[in-house]
Amino acid sequence: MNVTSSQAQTPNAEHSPLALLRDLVGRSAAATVGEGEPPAVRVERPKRADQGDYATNAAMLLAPRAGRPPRELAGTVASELAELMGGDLERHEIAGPGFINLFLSDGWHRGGLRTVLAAGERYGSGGASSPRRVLVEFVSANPTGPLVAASGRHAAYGDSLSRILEHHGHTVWREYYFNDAGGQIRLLGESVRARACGEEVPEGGYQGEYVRDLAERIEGSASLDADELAGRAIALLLREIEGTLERYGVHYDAYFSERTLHAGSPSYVERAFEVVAAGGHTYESDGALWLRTTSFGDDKDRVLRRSDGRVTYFAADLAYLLQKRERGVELQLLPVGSDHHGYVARMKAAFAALGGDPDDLEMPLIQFVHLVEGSERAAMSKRRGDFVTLDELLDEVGVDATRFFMLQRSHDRTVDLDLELARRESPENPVYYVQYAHARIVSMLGRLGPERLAAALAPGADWGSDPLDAAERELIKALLAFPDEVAEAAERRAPHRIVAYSLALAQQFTAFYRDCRVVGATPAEVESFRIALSEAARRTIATALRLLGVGAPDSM
RNA sequence: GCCCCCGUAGCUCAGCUGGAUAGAGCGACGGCCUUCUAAGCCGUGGGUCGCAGGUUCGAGUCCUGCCGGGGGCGCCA
Repeated sequence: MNVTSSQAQTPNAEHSPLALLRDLVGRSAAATVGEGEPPAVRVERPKRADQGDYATNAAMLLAPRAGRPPRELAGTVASELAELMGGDLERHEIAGPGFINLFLSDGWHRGGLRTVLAAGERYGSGGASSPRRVLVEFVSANPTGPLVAASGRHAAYGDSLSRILEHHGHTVWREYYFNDAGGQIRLLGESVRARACGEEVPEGGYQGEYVRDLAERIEGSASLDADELAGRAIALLLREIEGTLERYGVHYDAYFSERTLHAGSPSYVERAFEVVAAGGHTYESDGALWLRTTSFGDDKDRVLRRSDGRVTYFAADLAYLLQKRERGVELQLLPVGSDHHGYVARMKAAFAALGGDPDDLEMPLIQFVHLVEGSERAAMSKRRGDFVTLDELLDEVGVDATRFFMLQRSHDRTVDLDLELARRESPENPVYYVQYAHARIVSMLGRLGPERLAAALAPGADWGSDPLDAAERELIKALLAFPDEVAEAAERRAPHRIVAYSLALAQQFTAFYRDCRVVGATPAEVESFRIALSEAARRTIATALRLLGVGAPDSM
């Protein structure tokens, strides 16, 4: 029974005071209307401080069901809740169309902080109601050149999403799939061979300077044939790509070779053909083998094997989908560039033809990053060779700022990255604001002895009972929002929400730091409480940054 | 022609799948360092949420149609 809400999944109530609160509101609402499922109430922060610590729409949701006006129901819900919460609920108001504004006690806030500290590293984790085995395949740029800057968005997105899903409670594999067979690879081999022999690259070939480098670095390149050169070039380029990604903080469980799908007898490609044929989803026409993807919503059928016997890339994609499913992957996430959106229907159809549920294959579309140099657009064509590589971008802007920038915007929006600005103003990037807050806390708490810190953080530490400062209450509420934010980011596949959260949390800490003296505060119980609050903020900032793959430095 | 994404402050963008008087950063203007890090803080100015309808107690959010920007539609990837 889902007693809580439509606000994503409910994180473990024991680690989330907010989830607990939602639970209580839901029960109060259910009690108000008698029998039936508790409604999926919302409990959220109102915009204005005088509207309470939290507000709920429970009564408005019940109104249609109960056939009574929301404000009337609100009174009953609120008194039910008051009974359940005792002194934690200081007072409540019924406002506007039927909101119940909740004013929570200082004791509730202090208890919330204890919960955060008790959860430790696990704070905000484990909210997935049904943990799944998830595979995220991302970047997967063909090793026909260095990674371009735009790949930095895919890499940051896929990696951060993986981290968030793991924190949320899923089991996650990260894979990079690369083509090392087929036409583009042959073309690469021919391009290298041409350069090795001092010739012009063939029509449509790869013209970048790196192709000459490859020709030089491969020993005896002039005397090797194109196939051999392609193989050597791919190995070199893949190693470089991996190096760039590692530098960027992106670690894969596997770099998956397309070629392995064609190997063995029967190969995965052949097995995949058998599976879809057994389902009656294939047919021969004009000498080619087709997959009837139109049965599953695609707008035309797709070729698996051409009339000349060669299989298509799509056939390999089909085989890879099968291979992943047979390994026990329950959810496949495949973020791709928005220019690949035409693939979504056929991939989902392929997955369905293999017997899968199309909902278990998701392909978030990632919009482009345009590199702008002042007012000019920097082009990024690999074949023409006039691109900015990810490595060059990292040299200019740095890993943390690049990741933060790439993740800051929702993935379905195009972004312009002004290199001039990034270079000049990188110290003013918001990422430093968040990191600065973290470093500041480390520095501040570093003034204390370890035993003082431990005493303040101890589960039974005396934090006194003085009225809390507004900034203290706000900071606690910012901390309590974290589990919901993780859940939201995970379920909407939206790492950018963690970026926004990290900024908001850093801002709340800074306001607290401005208003409340920590080290040396009197009496000692207040100092203890503020130490604990600062440490909880530090840990949560560090966790949020970790989910983004951004460092949390001790000093700046 | 069909399909996908977007249109919110001067600029770049959030807006928690329908809630109360729409927010942040940057830029502009004016202030703040003998006091736990000034990569910081405080204040001011800035909006017909592209346009027009619709759904309802309530729409930046959902539906329809336009307008504008970006991208995609092959036995290429």
